Amino acid sequence: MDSATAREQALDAAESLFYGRGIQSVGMDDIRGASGVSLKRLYQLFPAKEHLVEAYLERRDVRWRGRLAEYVERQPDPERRILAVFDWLEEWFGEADFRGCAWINSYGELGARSERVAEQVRAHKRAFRDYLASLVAGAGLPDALTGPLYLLAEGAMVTAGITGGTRPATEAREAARSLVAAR
Amino acid sequence: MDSATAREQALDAAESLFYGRGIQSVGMDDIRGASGVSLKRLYQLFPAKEHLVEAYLERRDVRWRGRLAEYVERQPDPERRILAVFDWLEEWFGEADFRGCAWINSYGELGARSERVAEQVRAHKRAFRDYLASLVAGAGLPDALTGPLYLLAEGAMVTAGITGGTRPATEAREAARSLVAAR
DNA sequence: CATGCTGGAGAACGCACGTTCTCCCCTGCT
DNA sequence: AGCAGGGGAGAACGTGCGTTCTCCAGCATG
Repeated sequence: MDSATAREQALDAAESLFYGRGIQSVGMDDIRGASGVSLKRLYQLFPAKEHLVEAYLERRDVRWRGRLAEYVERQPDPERRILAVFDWLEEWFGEADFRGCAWINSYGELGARSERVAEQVRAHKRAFRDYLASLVAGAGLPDALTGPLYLLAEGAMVTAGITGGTRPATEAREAARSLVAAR
Repeated sequence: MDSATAREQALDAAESLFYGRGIQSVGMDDIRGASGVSLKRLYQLFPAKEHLVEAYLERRDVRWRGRLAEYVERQPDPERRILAVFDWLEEWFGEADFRGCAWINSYGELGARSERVAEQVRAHKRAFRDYLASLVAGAGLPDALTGPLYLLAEGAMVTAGITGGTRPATEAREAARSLVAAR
């Protein structure tokens, strides 16, 4: 097995375990068991657990925002694109392994201890907010709409993580529709 | 020192340490050092760390909702009471030791591992949402407003926790005002 | 004074886990 | 065949920490 695929398998295992059970309750030995990559190799690829955590968050960030953008951009009407964000949230919340926002959870777990993780979370949230801002601008709507829409989306994510279910997404979409309609 | 004050001092130390640094990174020995309550006594009062964590969350829940209600009820106009919730959030976010919502953070840290903690978080959020619902009803507004207001508040809490600052509260208040105005 | 109880200080224990080390097999080269 | 090197399995090591235990000082009681 070459390095590149070992790295991918390690990250696959890390993502499913870290996201599903939390970071601190997953040991490097669990990663080895789930990935089939030996400890020796794991430590060659990631010199410490924290590096693996960062690589996990980074790869998930790219994929998460990619999936969102891909979904949203199937919608040609620029104003409806904004609401499509909430449709996508609803789909996400409904996935069987959904367990909340990985960054919010990681921040609760490690934000106070690891400045690197805290900064990755801030960067992810900044990127998401900027993306919303670009959709608002693309629809010709006032920039002041971005903040409220962002807060609705964050509230939906944290609530869906805690209580489960897709209802937070539909509530957020209706509120977003109302805000957009009110200009 | 009698049991009751030892218990209070232990909980004071637990609250400031757990909230400020996260639960898992605070050891029982740190609690002892900060509270002056010996390990032996700590374990008499709380048979395991998890009990202390639960007592911390429970006492904080009572106090947090008490402070909120006290602030809100100073406002006589029932519609303005709803906005007062966001004013109070702004004050809270501005406190020097503010580090996000204790329950959201605890959920990220322990939600996947401790069903007791997860249930306490859900109960706290349910109580907060029910309180918002009572304000909405008290103002004679449609119940459908509760969900969006709740999501705005949650989004503001999580965002203020991650990025710091009071701006999420003002953004949420403006959005709330707009939703209330639109009926 | 002797005796027994309470509670504090902190050592000790056990375990989990991040990280490193040892041993050995396998493979490819000469 | 002989051998060097990479990689796997898993033991070993060090540390942190939850929990318990030991020891002793202080104090109330006969």
